[in-house]
Amino acid sequence: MKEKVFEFLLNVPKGKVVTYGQIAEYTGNKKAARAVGNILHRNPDENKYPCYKAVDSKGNLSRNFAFGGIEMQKEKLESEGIEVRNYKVDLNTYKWNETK
DNA sequence: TAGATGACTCACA
DNA sequence: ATGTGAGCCATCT
Repeated sequence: MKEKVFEFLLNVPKGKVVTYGQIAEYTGNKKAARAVGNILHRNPDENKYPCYKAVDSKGNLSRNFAFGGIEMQKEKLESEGIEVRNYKVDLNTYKWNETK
């Protein structure tokens, strides 16, 4: 299951973000978003998996980011070319559709 | 091994 | 808008 999360994460193109629910849905359990968040929180390979691309349903950045705080996540997202407004991203624009 | 917690999300009052 | 309850999975204690 975690492997699916990581795979999904690696599949996320640069400049795009995904929601926990979306990842959970991909892994097979839409309601397992909690587990997804937990997996990313205890992210085994921070430098390998773009965990900062994971945002909540509202496009809000992670509530308790693991490294340096959400500010760092914001910076990273901006580095990807994503416009971050007050620790929030426009899902309508940046949320990635795997089928797309 | 079992119980509790958490980067979540949705629904209802 | 704010608060509570339910549902899943991985990790912690």
